[in-house]
Amino acid sequence: MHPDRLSLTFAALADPTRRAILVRLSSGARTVTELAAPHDMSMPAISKHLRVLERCGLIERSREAQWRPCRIKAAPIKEAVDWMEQYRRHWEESLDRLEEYLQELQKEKPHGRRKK
Amino acid sequence: MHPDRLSLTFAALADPTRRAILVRLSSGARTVTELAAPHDMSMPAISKHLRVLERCGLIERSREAQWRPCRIKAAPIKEAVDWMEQYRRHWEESLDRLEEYLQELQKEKPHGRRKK
DNA sequence: GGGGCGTTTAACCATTTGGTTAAATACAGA
DNA sequence: TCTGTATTTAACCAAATGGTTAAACGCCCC
Repeated sequence: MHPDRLSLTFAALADPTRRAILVRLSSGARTVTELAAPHDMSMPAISKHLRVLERCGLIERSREAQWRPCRIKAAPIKEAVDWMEQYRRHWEESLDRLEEYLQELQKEKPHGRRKK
Repeated sequence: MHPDRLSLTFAALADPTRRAILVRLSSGARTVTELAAPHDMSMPAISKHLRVLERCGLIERSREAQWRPCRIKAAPIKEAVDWMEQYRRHWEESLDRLEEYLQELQKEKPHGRRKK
């Protein structure tokens, strides 16, 4: 189970069908049938994907007669990008941290059965 | 099954334990034992998480004596951020696309059992 | 009020995921 | 070679995921 929204968002983005739906929605709101059309998949399957996207706040659904148009919401994406950018700089810096680390290990080794 | 790396990357990021590991690695390479320490979880569980991170290229492991130090790799993160940024602008713009869309639906409705 | 369209729910299924414990592997050092 | 430490593999399990088909629900329109 993923309790936090960040986990839910990344999980939602991990499926190509759901990403395709988001891309489609980036050009405006769409009905479920319209979203389903490009995918070789049953309607209930699409409905489930939409529920996953809704659960983490990536889309919102409203009612208009017999249609349930979906539109995208940017907030969770922003949170995800923010999380990544927060560490990205460190990650890109740490290209050669391995070498440093190996040297550290070497220094510790020279015979020390040291705890922890 | 997720064939593409983007899906694998998002799936890897969807777990809090794995994100914590990445954060830890952002300050430099670490051994498996060191990475496991903060988590109330068995060693094999950590080993599996590391395999998930390795599968999508978020980390690399090497050998140094009996240790298998891990270091982070930025490339998959960059791909993920790039994917999100590519559409982020559209998403943030489409705040009120719902209204437009409802008007479109209205225009189509006025009795047309139209096939599509 | 009945027919038909759009959408969701229910029930089911196979696979994947995230964890466990116990055993195996790899290596260092005495 | 034996012992201890670091790590992975194997086997297992419960729960979540991603799909299916069949039935139900909601709403327009005649």
